[in-house]
Amino acid sequence: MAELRSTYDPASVEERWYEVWQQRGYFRPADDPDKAPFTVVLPPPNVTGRLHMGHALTATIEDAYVRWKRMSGYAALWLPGTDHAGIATQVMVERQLAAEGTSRQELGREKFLERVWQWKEEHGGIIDRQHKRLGASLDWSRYRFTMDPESSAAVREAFCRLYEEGLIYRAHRLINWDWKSQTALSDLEVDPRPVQGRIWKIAYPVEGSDERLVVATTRPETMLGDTAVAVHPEDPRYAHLVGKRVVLPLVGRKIPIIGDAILVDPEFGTGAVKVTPAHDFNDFETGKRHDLPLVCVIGPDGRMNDQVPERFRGRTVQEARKEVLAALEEVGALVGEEPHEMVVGFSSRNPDVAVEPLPSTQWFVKVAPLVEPALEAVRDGRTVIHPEHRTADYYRWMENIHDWCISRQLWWGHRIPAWHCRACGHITVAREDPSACASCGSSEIEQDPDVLDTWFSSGLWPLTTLGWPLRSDDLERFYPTSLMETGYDILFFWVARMMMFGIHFGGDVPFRTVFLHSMVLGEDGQKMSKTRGNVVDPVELIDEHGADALRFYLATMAGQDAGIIFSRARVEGYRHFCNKLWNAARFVLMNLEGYDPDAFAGRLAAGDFDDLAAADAWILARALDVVDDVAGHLEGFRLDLAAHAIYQFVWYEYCDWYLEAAKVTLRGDDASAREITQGVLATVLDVILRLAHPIVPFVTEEIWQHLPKRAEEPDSLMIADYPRRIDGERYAGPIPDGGALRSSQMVRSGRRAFDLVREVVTAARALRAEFRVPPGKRAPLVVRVDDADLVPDVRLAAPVVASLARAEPLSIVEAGEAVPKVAATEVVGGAEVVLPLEGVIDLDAERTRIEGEIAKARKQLEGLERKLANPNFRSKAPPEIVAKDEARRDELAGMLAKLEATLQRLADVAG
RNA sequence: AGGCGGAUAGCUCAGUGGUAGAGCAGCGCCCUUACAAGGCGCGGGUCGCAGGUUCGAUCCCUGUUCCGCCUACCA
Repeated sequence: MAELRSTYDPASVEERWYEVWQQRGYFRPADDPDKAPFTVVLPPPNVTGRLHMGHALTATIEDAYVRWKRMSGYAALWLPGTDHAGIATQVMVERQLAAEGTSRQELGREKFLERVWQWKEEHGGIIDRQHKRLGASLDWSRYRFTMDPESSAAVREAFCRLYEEGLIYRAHRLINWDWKSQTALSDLEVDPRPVQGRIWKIAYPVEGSDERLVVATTRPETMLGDTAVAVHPEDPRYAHLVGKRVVLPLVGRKIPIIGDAILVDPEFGTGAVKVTPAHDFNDFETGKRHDLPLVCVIGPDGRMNDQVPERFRGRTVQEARKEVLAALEEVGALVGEEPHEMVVGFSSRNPDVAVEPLPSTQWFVKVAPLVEPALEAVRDGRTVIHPEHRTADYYRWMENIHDWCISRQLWWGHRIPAWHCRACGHITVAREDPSACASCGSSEIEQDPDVLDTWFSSGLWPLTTLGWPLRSDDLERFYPTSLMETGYDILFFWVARMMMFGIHFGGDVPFRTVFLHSMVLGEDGQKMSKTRGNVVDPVELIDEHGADALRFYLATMAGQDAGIIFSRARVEGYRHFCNKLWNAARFVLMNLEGYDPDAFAGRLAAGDFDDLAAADAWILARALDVVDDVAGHLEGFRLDLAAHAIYQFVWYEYCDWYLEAAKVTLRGDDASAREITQGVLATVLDVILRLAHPIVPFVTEEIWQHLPKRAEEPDSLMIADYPRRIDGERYAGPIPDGGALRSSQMVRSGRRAFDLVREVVTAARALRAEFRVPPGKRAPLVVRVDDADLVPDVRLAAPVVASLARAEPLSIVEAGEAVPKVAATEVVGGAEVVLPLEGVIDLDAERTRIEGEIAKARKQLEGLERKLANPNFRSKAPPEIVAKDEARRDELAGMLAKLEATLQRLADVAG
């Protein structure tokens, strides 16, 4: 059809089709209650975030699966939404306020929150639009935001239930403190980074003796909060000191010397460690073991507090370190210093801020009772993780998980529904805001200022998006969901928490399958980061090459276990693929004049294959093979192999061979053959479009709309039948009777003949190229076919061979018939391809070439014969392998004989 | 330090206990009315290294080197 342009232009197609799909409601699950559900929840990105490669990979894989299932008869539901991203968003707004010369404290909580909502309105939703550009078939009518009323109600219900069950408690503990954001962080929000630091040795005088105990430390400023010094209990150097006390320099406090085998490694440093329970996690644990007091010397502002001598007060940690070292130097207590590589935790939200361990009162979730069922669900297979080896990571993480600190000292988030009573101290936790203390009835109550960790609401996401805690129809129908797909680096953030909450509140696992993909790295093989400048923007790639090209690329990377090193060249390659498909379709559509889809479909349905030419039989049978292959790959979560199979079939079989063969028939004068060719062209194209649609939805839909179809087909490829085996040898899609096709004698011999045709043509082309026959020039060709049974089929296909090999005249002869002597010859498995070159050929050169081929064949044959002569091989190798090698030997022997005969012919000419 | 993954053509990646593949890049020839974002042909790899199992190992096992990720960290 003339209206298809000669190059595929994604920009003119993509937006239009997305609009149509959405407007027709195809993103919503089918209402039909008999359809089995297939549910996927998109891991909610930050509401103000932008699409990066990881999101694009996630969305591509999920969309491919959702579209595949939707076309395969499921009620497919893919749920979108965004996350309020507590710290990240608050930091952005605070930055804006700072630029205006104000702060959230100045504004006050209420006004500040207004500003955050305003920010969210202005900057939110970009990522949703970007997902649309990718073609994501998300059900936007079920969109959810973690801070919307429904989600907030779910969060509140979950909090209250856990509190009532004793699974939420408050405790005074060491937490990771981000002094810049003024909030606690979970372990997962701390990025450990190696830092070149120093280790200092400080002498602590032992009380009542001249001895000095030398400790090693990387954080001298915390010595002001020391409450003990620890040595290994079995260290002979210090055994006599255990139980005595040292006098803390600069402070004068007398602190005990303790023996602790857990904390102290006698080999490291001096074998003596200062213990600062308020500022170090290991020391905190040590303090608990030895009942040591907590002396907190660093305040929430990251500065030294008034627990330290005047000289150090109000100083930042960095300043205090210098000052403490100077003071120690003055009193002669600093006795050593050396460089030391170490790891420091930084805030993932403020990458320049070193996280400070501080004692603080926080809210925690007691995870032990939640972990066990979550582990059990994976152990007994109710949830299956792909790739399988990631299961071990899950177990290890779940088995070592600590209680989860869920309070954040932020304003943007779900405020903790707990009210503190000023009169009696009781804490009232309630679903509805209370007006009085539940214990003493006092109205002097105040809501806890903290909000919940964003992951608390995200952990509930598979439930929240389906309407929980209400018993909604969606929850009934679509929970548990089918698939959770995300990067393996997020296994712990998402999967673990959703599993715990899903089972606890939903009564069943949140998802049946977890599929984890790898991480997309920059072209330099490093993690993408702004500072490295190796970030690739998926939207830019869509602008440049189209969404389908990007999707195809990402699909081929979905099976990667190691990091995915981004390759722009491959994205371009897949754009070329889209263009190839487009042009193949253009060719087909230009040649469908007079084509009757119903008539040809009827022929296929009736199993009437008698009039198929070899090429027709071959491509139809191959199409069915690919249908089976793709199904296997998709079921095994090998989207990459599915994509690869489709690519290979389209380019190297359908385009390179079938289309070229079809040209001969289409231009010929056999009307019935032309009709069949049209049918096969259109049918196989239809199969291809359906197979590829989940990966490249736009270009396939655009083409499909132009393809003449039977009246009963739906009005969009999105909801057309995916080609698949449905019942034994019956198939859904355009080729229903696969069994009949495969078992047809006509089809089987046609396939064999066309395989030989392809080999013959390739050999002829190679000969022509080698002997410099110009590509356009017609030259005579002789093909001598070994197997007499194949000769009739090959003769029928002669026009195809003639066309593809530019052979004129072409003669096809049987074994035993003479072939020209002054010629170049290529020997293939079942035939000799002879290119007569009277007056052109250099006989010596041809002789040398043939001798080379003989040597090669002989070498192979000898190797094979050696192998077959080995009695161990014959007795121990499987019979089918032996048989295969014997067949190969016979073939090689045949080829060798033909080559030798060829050489003889050349000798005859020369002689 | 532990766990996991990777190592295959110049680059990005498939693959298999039984004759090594694709895309891109390279070379040569072609604007043959679907496609120059194309066609045809060609070159290019002791499948990281060393052992072992096996009739046979790129594939399975052990060790080793390098790279990546995760977790935990010695003050």
